[in-house]
Amino acid sequence: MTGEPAGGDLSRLRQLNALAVIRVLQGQESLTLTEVARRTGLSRASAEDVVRELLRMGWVAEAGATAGGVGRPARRYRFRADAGRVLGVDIGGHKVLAVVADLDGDVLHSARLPVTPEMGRLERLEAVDRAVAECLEGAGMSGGEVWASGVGTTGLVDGVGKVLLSEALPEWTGVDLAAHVRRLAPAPVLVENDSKLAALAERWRGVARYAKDMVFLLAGLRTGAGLVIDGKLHRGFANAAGEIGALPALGWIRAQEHLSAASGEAGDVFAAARAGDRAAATAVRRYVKDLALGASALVLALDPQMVVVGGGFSRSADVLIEPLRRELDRWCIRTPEVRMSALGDEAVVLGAVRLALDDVEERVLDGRTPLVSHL
Amino acid sequence: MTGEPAGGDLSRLRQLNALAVIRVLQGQESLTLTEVARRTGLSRASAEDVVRELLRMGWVAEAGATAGGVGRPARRYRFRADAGRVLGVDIGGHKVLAVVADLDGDVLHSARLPVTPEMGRLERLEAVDRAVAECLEGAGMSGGEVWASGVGTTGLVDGVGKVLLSEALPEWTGVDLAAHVRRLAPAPVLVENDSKLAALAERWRGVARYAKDMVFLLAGLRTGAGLVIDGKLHRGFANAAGEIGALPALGWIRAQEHLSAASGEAGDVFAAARAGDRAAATAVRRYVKDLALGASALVLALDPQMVVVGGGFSRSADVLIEPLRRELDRWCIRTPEVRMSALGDEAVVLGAVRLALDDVEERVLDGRTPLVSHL
DNA sequence: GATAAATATCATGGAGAGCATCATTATTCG
DNA sequence: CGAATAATGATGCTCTCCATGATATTTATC
Repeated sequence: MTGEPAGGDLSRLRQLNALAVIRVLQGQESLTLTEVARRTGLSRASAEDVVRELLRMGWVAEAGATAGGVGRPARRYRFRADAGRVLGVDIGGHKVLAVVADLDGDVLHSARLPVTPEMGRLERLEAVDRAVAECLEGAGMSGGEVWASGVGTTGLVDGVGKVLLSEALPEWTGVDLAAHVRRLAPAPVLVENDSKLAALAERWRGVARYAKDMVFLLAGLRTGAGLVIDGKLHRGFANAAGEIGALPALGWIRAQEHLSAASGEAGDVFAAARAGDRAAATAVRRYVKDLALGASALVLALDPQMVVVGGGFSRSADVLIEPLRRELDRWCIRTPEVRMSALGDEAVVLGAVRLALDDVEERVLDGRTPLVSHL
Repeated sequence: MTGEPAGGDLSRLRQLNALAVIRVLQGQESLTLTEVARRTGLSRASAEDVVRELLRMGWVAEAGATAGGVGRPARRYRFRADAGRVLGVDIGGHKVLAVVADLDGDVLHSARLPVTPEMGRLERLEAVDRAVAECLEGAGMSGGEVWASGVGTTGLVDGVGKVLLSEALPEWTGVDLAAHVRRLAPAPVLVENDSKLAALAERWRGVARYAKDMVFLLAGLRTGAGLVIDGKLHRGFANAAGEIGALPALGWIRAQEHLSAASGEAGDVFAAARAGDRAAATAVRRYVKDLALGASALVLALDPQMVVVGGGFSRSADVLIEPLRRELDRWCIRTPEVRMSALGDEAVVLGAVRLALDDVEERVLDGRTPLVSHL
């Protein structure tokens, strides 16, 4: 019932153990063989065997020994995060953000270009080209050195990297982003909705690091959601999970109107409310009420451990989080933890990086990655 | 990121392969070694080895050879579904249903007792005792032969088998069902909400057999939901997933009122509507509208492949399914398949059986099941 | 009825992976 | 400088899977 344990070959066992070793090495600066053995549950002898093989394949390198401590000093090994590079791109209404990261997911170089929501398809894609080019150049790389790319954008995305529907950006429906980015870096390209990627990022490096189930709320000029269920990004059958905003009864459509009605610029409303402006405070209260309605639906449906609020408005957490928590309390059977995003406007691009890394790791596990050829 | 592949020992590999062999044998009446090898991907020699061990442990038995066909006739092996027994119990407002099933999940004996929603705790528990006793007796068993029990009931259930909250049944909050059933059959007892179990059953043996993600709607005197995500029952952090009815904006609370307002007995309204009664038709239409609102929230949140409608009203599928599909179409971005339950009022008890079987299988996998002692 | 063909079972040997054990080696501490 | 400590390296064992070939049992054909 519960999936396919499948079983298999002896080599499969080695693959699993090799991956386990890589995981524990990724979690630390560097480790000795004894530590690797203890953390993986392998015997010391086997750990040595696995590490030797990974060393030969280029996934692991020897690190400088640390002084101090009695006894023969242990050799230390580290994951070679620098063995490969992945590309992450966030294509939004107001900015295009491209980053190059190593295999640990640490950002090596980033390039940010301002764009406007009104820009057409060609202009926006051209900005993507420039951001990626600048980013690769800054990292001293060519596109050929990229192992995998992740791309985040607004709207519904299909399984092979095309935008199925985007209401926020003009001429954006139908763009084949995978093909476009593959021209810049000839490697697998994974495209995903921006809210979903932000959820992935918060679960990876943000405030939801150990949550099994969590709901990410994108609170900004648009309102959206991304779901992590059982530690994995939940996409749904047609990649449309989390689109609770389609239901008028739950108010995500009108939510943002309260803010723009109160003031010209939405961002200012929060500042005004904080300063004591009565009208602004009312607008914010109404906004939160509507936001909470849709959020409650998601929370009641999934009963997640945590709700993370991100997007442009999360900077105004002080006037947002506490009221939101109170509103959720009104509707939910069990109100989950409510936290502000830790990653700000880099959440989406970090999620894109994580998506690319997942692809790389999957290929490692399958033994299909010819690492040597990349060195 | 994606869970723990963990890796491990050689014996772990054997466990996985043994489980794979059991799985393919469970799927068929009986198989030859060559067939087992082909279906598991193992070599013939290894398949033989594994089967021999399973034979020794009592999980597998030799089946009669089938005549016909050229060449030396192959020995045939079958999973020994009769090696163990599990108990499933459904404790509802109107009935208590207990079944004994074998390890294939085939029901060997069942006992059904009528109860009333008004009954108090003691009276209802006493009905459980009688149903279970009758069922065990009918199967010619003692409680000691049960390997695991699954129990389904209305309301929220905690992780160890206590009812946390039940509004539908009097004096039901706080009952320790796990302890109660363990007295009748001293084996692990798993307790779960009835909607969730019905979902599990539909995914196992019902109309959602191959759906990765699905939503089960309980449409009856109560309204509820159960979620299967990525092939597994989704429980949530506090076992409260699917409780979308708590949100007044989505109308599940008032849904049923339309029906009772139109007539004394809810079941009759559907019949009247079918017969052309205008008032009844209006009541049904309003009911479906409200039902669909909450269902849409679940569908939009999860984007499942399928929605399965069960519960008492699913007998009136002809006046329910098509309108529901139309209403979902109004709200959802992508309307999933909508199907009627195939299991009727046995869905919950079958889900309970599945829950018990999952527990047994998990123990097989861990090698913690001392099968021999049960023989 | 003898022979051929087909298919299954059984036996042998080898390779890969993991583990326990012990001698060896490189440090630090007293 | 010797003792204590801890890592490394080597050896041999077991377990698991697999390939291959010998043997067994049946049906089809002449």
